[in-house]
Amino acid sequence: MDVFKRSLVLFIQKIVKEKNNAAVSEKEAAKLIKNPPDNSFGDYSIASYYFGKYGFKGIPGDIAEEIFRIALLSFEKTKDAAVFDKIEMKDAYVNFFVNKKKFAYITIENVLSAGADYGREHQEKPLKVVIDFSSPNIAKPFGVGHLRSTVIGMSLSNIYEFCGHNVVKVNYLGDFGTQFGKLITAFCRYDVDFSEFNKDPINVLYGLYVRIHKDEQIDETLEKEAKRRFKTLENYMSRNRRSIEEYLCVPGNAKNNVDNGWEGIEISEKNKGGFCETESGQYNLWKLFRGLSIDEFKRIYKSIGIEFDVYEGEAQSAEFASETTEILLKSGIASISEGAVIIRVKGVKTPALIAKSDGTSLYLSRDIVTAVTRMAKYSYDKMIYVVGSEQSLHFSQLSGIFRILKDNADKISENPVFKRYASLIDGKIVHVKFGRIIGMSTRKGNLVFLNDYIEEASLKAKEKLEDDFAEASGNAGINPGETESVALKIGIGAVMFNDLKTRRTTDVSFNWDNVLSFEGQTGPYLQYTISRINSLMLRLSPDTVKKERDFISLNTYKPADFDGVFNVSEKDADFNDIFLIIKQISYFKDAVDEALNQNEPSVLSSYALELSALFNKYYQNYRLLGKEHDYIKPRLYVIYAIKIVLMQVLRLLCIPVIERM
RNA sequence: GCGCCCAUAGCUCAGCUGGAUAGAGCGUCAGACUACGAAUCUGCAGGCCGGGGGUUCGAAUCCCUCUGGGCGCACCA
Repeated sequence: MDVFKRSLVLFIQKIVKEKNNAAVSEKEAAKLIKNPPDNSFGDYSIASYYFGKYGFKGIPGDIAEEIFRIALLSFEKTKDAAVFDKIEMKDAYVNFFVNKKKFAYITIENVLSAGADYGREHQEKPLKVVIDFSSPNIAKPFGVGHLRSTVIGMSLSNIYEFCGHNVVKVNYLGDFGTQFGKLITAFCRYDVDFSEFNKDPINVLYGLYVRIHKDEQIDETLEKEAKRRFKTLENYMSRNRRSIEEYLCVPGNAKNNVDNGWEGIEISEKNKGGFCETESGQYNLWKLFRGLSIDEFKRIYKSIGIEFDVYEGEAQSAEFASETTEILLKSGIASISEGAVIIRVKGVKTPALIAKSDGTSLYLSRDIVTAVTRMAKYSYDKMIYVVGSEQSLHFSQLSGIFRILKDNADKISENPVFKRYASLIDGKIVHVKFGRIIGMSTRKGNLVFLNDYIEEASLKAKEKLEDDFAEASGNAGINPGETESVALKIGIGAVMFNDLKTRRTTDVSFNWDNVLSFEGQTGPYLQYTISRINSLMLRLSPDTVKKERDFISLNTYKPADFDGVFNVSEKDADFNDIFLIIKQISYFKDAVDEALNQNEPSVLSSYALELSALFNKYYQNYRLLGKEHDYIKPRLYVIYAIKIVLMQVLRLLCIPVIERM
């Protein structure tokens, strides 16, 4: 909190104390201070409406007048430290106008002195936050729906870390379930083109998956076979498992216990039959499909700058699913209904199904296990699932089950280790849901794969770059040799920002023209703004850019630098526009906090667009080149501060920064 | 049928823990490059905030209801 807001907080605390003899917390007082919608209403304001509950009597206008009179006296007394130039009353508001010069100096100093760390927070007691995101299904291409989870999850991870918390980024792969029975069935029943399989395994697997889905509509033996093969797989995998108690007791058991390796597995036309007939053969098929998919995912993640701390999979939780079901049945928390095992959750009508009547596990039962084993591994304070809103029911069941486990912990007496971790989870699961992407299709009408998506955007960026070469516009641009890499960054920026610019919960209607637009409220607009700042700084002051370290050392930075900005009063003076920029810079930390509190990266997207727009307007309307040093200097500080803040936001939003484009 | 989410300018969206005059971008139209990068900027037009009711000094924001749309609702994930 800056000195200006702090002095208002103290003021509010003082007047409430005098009026009501009651203490108001700093946080509560800060909430009473608003940023007015328009500059003409000042820089901070206090609305009298809120003061009724603090013992102020009368209509809002009267209360405002009372507060106004006290404020005048109160801030008159501290005039040497004058933080406010003017205090006004308008309707029911008391408006405070900051001393612009002081505000500018302090705000910019905060940014420049912290540099690349500006806004980073330190927590005395950081939270341990597990963020589960992306979580694609194996053997299906990485689609755009997964991209939304990936981008939001990665951005939230960045934001939590930036705010000083400890984050574990988990990719929970959909590597289990009846779908694998189907995939193995398809692989065994249909002819497989092995030369194609060796070249592009994911595509071949996807083809098999699509084909069996279609065929099982007319041939019901396929589904039976798939279920049988899945049961075989699950039985094989759980035969030599450890007990969950043993697993949870191993200290630091954070290691992924499912082996990703698949190198030893050689498959061809000739030996395919052997894989299909034996238990171990089918297990190896599963391992192969899984391993190939993970390699593909990792390649994609790397290309768009995403990384995880841990890869987990449903399979490793499936290991403990039947035992967990047993525990819940014995303790009377779960019951049997129509042959399946269910738990009734308060407030949720649909019973939570944790085991099928054939005894195999379900998504929900595996998620119960996962939440418990993660508690043992990480002792999380919060576990965030970044998953589409269509799974709301699933997560309300999951949360509800852990409420039951906490309230009925005494009933889980036969397994104290499970009990210990399971009863800690209530209230810590957060479903960060997001809306669907509507109307998503290729121009041909099929599912869009992420690869195509970024490729289309990059291609368009490349065309644009080449047009710019042809026009020879702007000699601060890039070298022709950099075209490919810059175009890729622009493409990524466009695609990522498209998923982060709207509020999570709104369904976004997909449209190629929007994604492939690089103008207006887009990622490339933000990237362009930074490039432009770089170019401007280079022209204005080549030395300071070469020696950025000296520039931000603030050796020569002083309040008087802003005299020339705010002491003039010509009609066309730029000080109002500069001041707007500085105010926007000062809101950065508020934006980060809000993004964190709401788990909503789009707060930062809006912030960045606003800051960029202010800069671009300023840039267009006031020319700096050719002005004298004293004129340029304070403005250069401000511009450099914009760059620092903007780069920080882009990093938080997973958008590549481009030095020149 | 039950539950959850959504409805703001032609289009895509902000604004929603109630507060000052509902804002951007795109698109349309009219402008600005022999001057710091035109992926930019300036300006015009465009709104009973889906309809109705309620709470309140005050409602796009909270509650109820209707309409229209999306999603989910036990052996898929």
